[in-house]
Amino acid sequence: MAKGSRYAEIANVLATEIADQSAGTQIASEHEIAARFGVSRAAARAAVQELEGRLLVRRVRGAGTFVNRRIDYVLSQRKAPSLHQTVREAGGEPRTVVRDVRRTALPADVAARLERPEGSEAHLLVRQSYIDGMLNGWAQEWIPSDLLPELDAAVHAVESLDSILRQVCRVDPVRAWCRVSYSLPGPEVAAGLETAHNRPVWLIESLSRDRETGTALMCSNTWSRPDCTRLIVELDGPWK
Amino acid sequence: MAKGSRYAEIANVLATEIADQSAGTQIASEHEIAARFGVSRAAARAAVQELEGRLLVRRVRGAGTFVNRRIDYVLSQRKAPSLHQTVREAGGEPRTVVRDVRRTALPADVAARLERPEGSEAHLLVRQSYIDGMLNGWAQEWIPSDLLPELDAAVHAVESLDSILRQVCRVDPVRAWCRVSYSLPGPEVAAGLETAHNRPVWLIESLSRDRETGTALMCSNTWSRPDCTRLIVELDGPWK
DNA sequence: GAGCATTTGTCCGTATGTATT
DNA sequence: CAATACATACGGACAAATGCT
Repeated sequence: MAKGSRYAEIANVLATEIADQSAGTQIASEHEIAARFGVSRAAARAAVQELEGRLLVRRVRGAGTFVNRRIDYVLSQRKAPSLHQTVREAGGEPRTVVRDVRRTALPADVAARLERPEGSEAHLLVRQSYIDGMLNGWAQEWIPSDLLPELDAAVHAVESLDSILRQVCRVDPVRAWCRVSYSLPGPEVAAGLETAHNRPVWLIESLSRDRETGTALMCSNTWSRPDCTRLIVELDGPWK
Repeated sequence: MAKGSRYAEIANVLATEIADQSAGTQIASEHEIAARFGVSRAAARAAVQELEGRLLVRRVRGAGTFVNRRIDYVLSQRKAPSLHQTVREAGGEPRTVVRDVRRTALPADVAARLERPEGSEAHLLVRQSYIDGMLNGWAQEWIPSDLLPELDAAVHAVESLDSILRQVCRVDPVRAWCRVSYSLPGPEVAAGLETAHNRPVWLIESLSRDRETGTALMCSNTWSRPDCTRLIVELDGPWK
């Protein structure tokens, strides 16, 4: 495993030590690790970088390196829990901040999913989600304007657009389609996720329809950092 | 984007150049990059490592750094194409090598999925899959022995256990369940995938049943390298 | 707000090891 | 065997962000 590579050896030692520590705990600095194992700072640094690659730690310049824990987020058709609920059940503290609310023309792909003409008007909600104070996700949500002419400031208080749709539009939104992929974010998304390095992130695209009429109601793109959540997707048969 | 960081700047330059080159092309060595941009080899190396992190290149010690391309592998309930087919459609050359065939006792989780008693006997097939000669995946497949008493050497010739089940057992296997996750492989799997660094990989767990009777027929765990395939999972409604 | 120590981020130059060709 | 190329390592330096005084 760690054949001839001192830094990998050190990384393994640190990894087992980290396993017993709780999330958020600060680990030894690179200087301390270097001194402890009798190596240069470069080697110690390589070991910590290895741990970062394994998503075991999170590094903050000027502050230190901290133990990281991911929470499992299971997407399945049998149950579609909100991320808020999942985080709370895992003992974490979820928070959502609305970054922007505006009216825009629907981009082509989103318009197609919402079965609206391309360029037709919609409300766009941009939100960031946090888990235990750490940035986790960045989401865009669209609702066609013909469904909901006005979108007041109350959106800042609600957890998702779901409640707005239920209360104001009197519809019963259910998730109708969902696509999960893992790839590099564009510049805007990378900025929203504060991923300094261009690392791959999760992308969950989803569509909600009205349970009764089948009308496409809402569409969302959610990017989330893989060092925060461990995404698991379950598919049930039968296959066609 | 590349503010203050020379290596990131270099990485971006190289990334755009790479975009125009075909898969497998060898890029400049670290020495050449260092000379070209007037930086030390460490900085050049950091740039190439950045590209590796973006899955844009693949590095081989002693040989060089080569342009990498991923193929999209879409998992959905509407269509469940084999990886072989997907690769060929993308213009790649798929290959599968049987690494091991043996009888074993079913592990607890697999036994539960196959609806067999824990520890009951099964055939275990271990295979590696390649795309254009590069190692892509490592798979374990189980068939309960009560379904198929004998498993002859013919398995080396077939593409999957699917054909064996159809021809020998006279059943009609359809995928009944599937779970996709992304996490660190265990030591055995890491060795099978030749992932020197402990990097996360895809894990696809799946179960096949007989179309008619619903009997659980086959169970598989497939790990695959994220630098080879870009996995996309589609979920269709309705949600419960 | 200013100053300071700590910590990670980046970079230099050099050297040696190891796998491939 | 030799040349090439990546892997690891050393020690030093400065920059940038953080947290505390």
